[in-house]
Amino acid sequence: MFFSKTCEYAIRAVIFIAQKSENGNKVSIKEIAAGIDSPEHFIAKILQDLSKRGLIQSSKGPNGGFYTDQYTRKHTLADVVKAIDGDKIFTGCGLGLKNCSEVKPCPLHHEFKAIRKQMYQTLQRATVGEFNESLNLGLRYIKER
Amino acid sequence: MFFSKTCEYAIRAVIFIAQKSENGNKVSIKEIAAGIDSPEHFIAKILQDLSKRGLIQSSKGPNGGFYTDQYTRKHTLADVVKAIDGDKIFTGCGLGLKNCSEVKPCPLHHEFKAIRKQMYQTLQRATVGEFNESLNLGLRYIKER
DNA sequence: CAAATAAAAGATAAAAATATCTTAATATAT
DNA sequence: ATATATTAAGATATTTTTATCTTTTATTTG
Repeated sequence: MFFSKTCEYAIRAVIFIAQKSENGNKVSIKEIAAGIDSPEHFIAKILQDLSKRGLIQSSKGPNGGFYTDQYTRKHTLADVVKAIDGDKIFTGCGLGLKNCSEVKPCPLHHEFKAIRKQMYQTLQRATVGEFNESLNLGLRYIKER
Repeated sequence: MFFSKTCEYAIRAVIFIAQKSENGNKVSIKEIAAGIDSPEHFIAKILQDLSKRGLIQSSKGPNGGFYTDQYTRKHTLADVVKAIDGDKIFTGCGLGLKNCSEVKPCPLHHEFKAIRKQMYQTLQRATVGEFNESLNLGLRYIKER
């Protein structure tokens, strides 16, 4: 809908990893897949990508896994979305016109500008780590069941 | 991004047809495809669907084509989006969680509720026929070049 | 150092979305 | 009536997205 499925998984994953690694622990792919209801092998690929881009951290071997530190937890959800889906959702035309612009606006240009702005602000203001407490308290959910 | 490509074409097409048939004319698939920069055979399929659903009208044979009357032009862009993409964009969870809700909200639930509302209002307030004049005047564009 | 554990990388598969091609049905005009 | 123009319908192809499977590499621990 707004995001690709890949991106939905990615957002849920980074938030989950931030929550579970707040205390210094690391989280395995299995735990992540179970924790956010995603296919295990698929989320593995996504995590690889996020890790390469520095949005999460990882270490191999026994007691390895994925984690975030105080710095990576400061990344915003907008960073995650840009990494996976690019910035179409923040800048693209709602009707898919490549050269839609202020001087050559599509019929919905101005309305969508406002929506995109709200989308950007929402995601830019949200950091990866800011949901830890509400998740811990059961005030927010990141999993189907 | 917000809509499937099919849906982007559909919105552009209905607006185009409304503009071109305001005077009682009919528009052929070829003209529509050229007028909105879409693949001809693909938009043909989409128009078939829109026509079956009563969002546009059509007639076969020489001098046939697609058109809207004063009533179909009153349909909203929300109607078009629902017909093609369903109502996910108006009701679905931003993170793809099926049972995200007020009582079991995802981390972005409240923010996305506002975005979805704005999206719905924008599209619900816009009728298919309301852009005719601004398109005629060259104040809005529906085509790449 | 060897064994075990975990992510990284690469290859393949399945499903969905997008695009194209062909034939049929219908309406119009001569 | 016949030829022509046009959409409708059905079948097929291509591309992209999503998902899975296998092998390699790195790390830790005994």
